Order: sequence, then structure tokens, then C-alpha cells
Amino acid sequence: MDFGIEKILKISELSEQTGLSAHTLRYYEKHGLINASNRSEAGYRFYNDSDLRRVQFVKTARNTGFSLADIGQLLSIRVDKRSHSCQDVTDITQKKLLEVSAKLTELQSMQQTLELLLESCCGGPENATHCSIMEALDAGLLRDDNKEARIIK
Amino acid sequence: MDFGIEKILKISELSEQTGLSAHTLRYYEKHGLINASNRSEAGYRFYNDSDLRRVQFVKTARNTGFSLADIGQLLSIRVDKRSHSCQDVTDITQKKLLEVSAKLTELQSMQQTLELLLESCCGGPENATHCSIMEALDAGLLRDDNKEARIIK
DNA sequence: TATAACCTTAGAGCCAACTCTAAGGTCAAT
DNA sequence: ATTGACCTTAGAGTTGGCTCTAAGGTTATA
Ligand SMILES: [Zn+2]
Ligand SMILES: [Zn+2]
Ligand SMILES: [Zn+2]
Ligand SMILES: [Zn+2]
Repeated sequence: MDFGIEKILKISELSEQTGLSAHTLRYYEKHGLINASNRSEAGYRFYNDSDLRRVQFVKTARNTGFSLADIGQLLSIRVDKRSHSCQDVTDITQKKLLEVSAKLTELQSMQQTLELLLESCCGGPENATHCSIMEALDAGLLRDDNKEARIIK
Repeated sequence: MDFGIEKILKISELSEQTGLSAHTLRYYEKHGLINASNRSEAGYRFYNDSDLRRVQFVKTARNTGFSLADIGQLLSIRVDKRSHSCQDVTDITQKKLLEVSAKLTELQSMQQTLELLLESCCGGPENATHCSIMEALDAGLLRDDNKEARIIK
């Protein structure tokens, strides 16, 4: 067990520890994600170790791609793990993975199109009257939302 | 040469032709991307073939991932190709490719992290007291914005 | 005691690209 | 003449996640 003396942090110190701005910390609090378990008489927020760990959890989840709404759900599991199952956790994670994968597919298609466009154009200083990129955009033969990426050579 | 009779479209017809809503077409017009070259006496927008082609250009560019600001630039090249170079076009395209690639890298990192998380969790109905996903998020050892994705087994 | 550096709150602003509403005018068909 | 489907405009609302401002109160240091 760690019986080290608990460090109490003010918001700017928590900000420093976590890399999240004080504004963002207050914003997260307003949205029910985090809290300062104590306040000074003057109303200053005081964060203890447990508060800090919760904020770090939020930050890690955020970096992993979860939305604040997702994180709200993950946090409610976190505070009462006994009432939730691994499946509850994987449901959230799986949903996020599907979102990310979908976006990835879309971006990969865009990337491919942009690469093809760049390959087709000389990129030189002569005027753009016969620029193949402009022609391709004019022809409308590039990827459509539903269809596969395709470009006519 | 195509001497077919020019089809004049009202906004709902242009909407049908392009798949863009009338709202969106007006929005694009307000932002200087497109225009109706004629209006009826009552003020109804009338689009000719040239207008239609321009709208289709915008739509194609949009599908390719260009922002409306990018498209504004592409359009000003399009109306005066002689005053612009292929390099002007590739500059815009290259910039967009870099943006897309950056986002792609980020999403791939998220995808990998999420996949690792899912692999590590049983996803079963027992309670989450020892859920490895929760532990990983708590440990804060997942991908950080700058660092490579990593997760402790 | 004064100055600076903190802290508080409610609420506004920002970003992109729509999306929709309100209040009204137009047009074709019945 | 009256539906009802269209059209017009200015402007507000949506999304998510901040980011910042204003106006004021507190605390540490010189
Ligand atoms: Zn060229
Ligand atoms: Zn070119
Ligand atoms: Zn499990
Ligand atoms: Zn689990």
C-alpha cells in the first residue's frame, strides 16, 4: 500500500499535472465528468489523488478517441464496476471502433483519390488550361460517397 | 460540339440533378461558391448548363475531401485557368493530402489501441471489477497524443 | 498596502458545414 | 378563388469540444 501523503491540488496544479487547461477542467466538471472533492472557504477547487486519477482516466479515454458522452458511460462503470459487466465495456469500445473504422475507410478513399490526382498532374509552372486535376474534378468521375474510388486515366 | 437545347433548372431541379439540397445550394451561393446566372421576375433562381457544371465541380471536390475554402480557390482557378499554373492546383491538393494523411495516422493509432483493448477484454457477462479495458484506461498507458501507441499486456 | 497572480461564475464565441424556421410571395391546377 | 407545392429572405439552431471574456473575489509576496 502507498501511505504517501496525499497531494492536494488547486486547479492550475491539476492543469499542470494533466496537461488539460483549467478552462477544460471546469468544462468537464460542468458536464459531469469530473469533480473537485473539496473546496476552500473561498470556493477554490481542491483536488485529491482520487480526483486526479479520474481526470487522468478521462484524458486517456479522450486520447483513445472516446467522446465525452462515451466517457460519461465509462466513468459510471468505473465507479461501480460490480454492477457492470465486461460486455458493457466492450460494447462502448466496439461501437467506437466501428466509428473509427468507418471514418478511416472514408479517409483512405480520399487519400487514394488525392494521390491519383497528384500523380496525374505535372505540378509545373505552365498554365492550368489542361490541368488533369481540374479536368478530373470537372468530369466528376472521382469517388462518390457510396461508390468505390475510381478515376479515368 | 453539343448544340443540344440548354436545360434551365429551378433550384429544386438542380437539387434533384446534383443530390444537394436547395438549402445547401443557397448556402453555397451565400458563400460565393456558386450562382444562378438568371432569375425570374419574381426572383426565382434559374440555373443553366454552365451553372450546373460548376455545382457538380463543387460536389465532386467536396466528395474528394476539399473544404469549401479550398473549393473557393479551385473555382477561381477554374474560371481563369490561363492565369494559374498546375502548381497552384497541386499546392491545394498536396495541402489537402497532408491533412488527410495526418488524420489518417491519428485514426489508425486509435483503431489499433481500440483493437488491442478489445483483444484484452473477455467481453463476457461477469462483472467489470478486473476488466482489462478499465485497467488500461486507468493506468494511462495508452497512446498519448505525441507518443506511439503502446499498451502494457 | 499594493501589486500580481491566482481563483470564481455565467455566459458568449468559435469552428465547419450545414439544417431548419418564420414569414411571406408565386404559380399551376382545380 | 382556393388549395398546395413551390419559391424567396434573413437569421437562428445544430454538432462537439473546447476557448475565452467579463466582472469580480482571494492570496502570496514585496
Ligand atoms: Zn501541368
Ligand atoms: Zn495540372
Ligand atoms: Zn472480463
Ligand atoms: Zn473486460
